[in-house]
Amino acid sequence: MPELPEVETIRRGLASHIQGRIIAAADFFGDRVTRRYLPGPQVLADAVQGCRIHAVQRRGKYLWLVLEPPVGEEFALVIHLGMSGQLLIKDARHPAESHLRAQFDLTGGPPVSHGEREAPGATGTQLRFVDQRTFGSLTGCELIAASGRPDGVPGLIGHIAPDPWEPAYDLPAVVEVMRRRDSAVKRALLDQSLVSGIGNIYADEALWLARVHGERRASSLSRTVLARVLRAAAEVMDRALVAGGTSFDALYVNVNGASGYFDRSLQAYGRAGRPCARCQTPIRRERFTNRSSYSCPKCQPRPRSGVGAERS
DNA sequence: ACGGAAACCTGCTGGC
DNA sequence: TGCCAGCAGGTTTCCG
Repeated sequence: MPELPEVETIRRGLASHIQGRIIAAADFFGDRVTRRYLPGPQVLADAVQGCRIHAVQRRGKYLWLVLEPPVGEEFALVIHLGMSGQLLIKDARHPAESHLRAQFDLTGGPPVSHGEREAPGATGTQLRFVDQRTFGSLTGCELIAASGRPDGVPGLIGHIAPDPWEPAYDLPAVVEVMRRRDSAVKRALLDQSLVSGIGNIYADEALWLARVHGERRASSLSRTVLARVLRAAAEVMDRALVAGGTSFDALYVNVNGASGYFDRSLQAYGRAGRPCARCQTPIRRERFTNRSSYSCPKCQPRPRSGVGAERS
């Protein structure tokens, strides 16, 4: 799935295309995409219809549209891309994608491509949600107050911690929580309630940069080392954002269908058997909580194994 | 509070 | 050529 840099790339593209526009109509295909919205797809479609898109916001890997209804309070249309979700801006005449799960007809803005005008009777612009594996979801939610967030955050995002790009992100506080975690440091990095936005790719990249094996107990690492890991995560995600995110295939694309280029800059993730950029030792691949982890055997030695290892 | 596994899906790749 | 196992950027939930 898109991690923080990919989701932010999508957010920026979305904002430039749809902010200020009106949702004329919404269609959900099947009921799985709105499974987290208990009243069901029809109620959600009715709720968003006629709303103005006031802003496009993000925390970690969650995106939401701040919607202004003709009458009543602002609310959020919350979007999670799961493993394979895409948000695309398309002319309505463009044929439906094979895994199209939702579409929103937009009015009140510029046309999709330069030189085209929105003539009377012409089809307009659509925001489309395409999702092959259907782990992504769309849901409606009220906005609640949150520090550093003038528009608030969706209530159902309450358990998601600030990501490293938010003003409310407090690195020393995260370090203190991690120090008390008797779990693998990689698990802590992936815990969205501790710090959000980091997924499997950037966790491995951060650990490689910081020269720490992901199975080291967080509680066995010094404040200095934990801070180094967290700063490495922020740094590698900063650089990935500049490159437009990481694409391995057509599953991650921005709203214009373009890929990111950060895969060329990865130092560990997906590089099993290829030389470490620091010491030339071949990168190893290991299983970790039912997924793959990549690391340098020399720069990132495994913790001592055995009962009681790495415990204070 | 934490670890681990399973569940939720579709599609692609590599080995036999 | 076909079949099947394994794998993929994530989150939630349940069990111990």
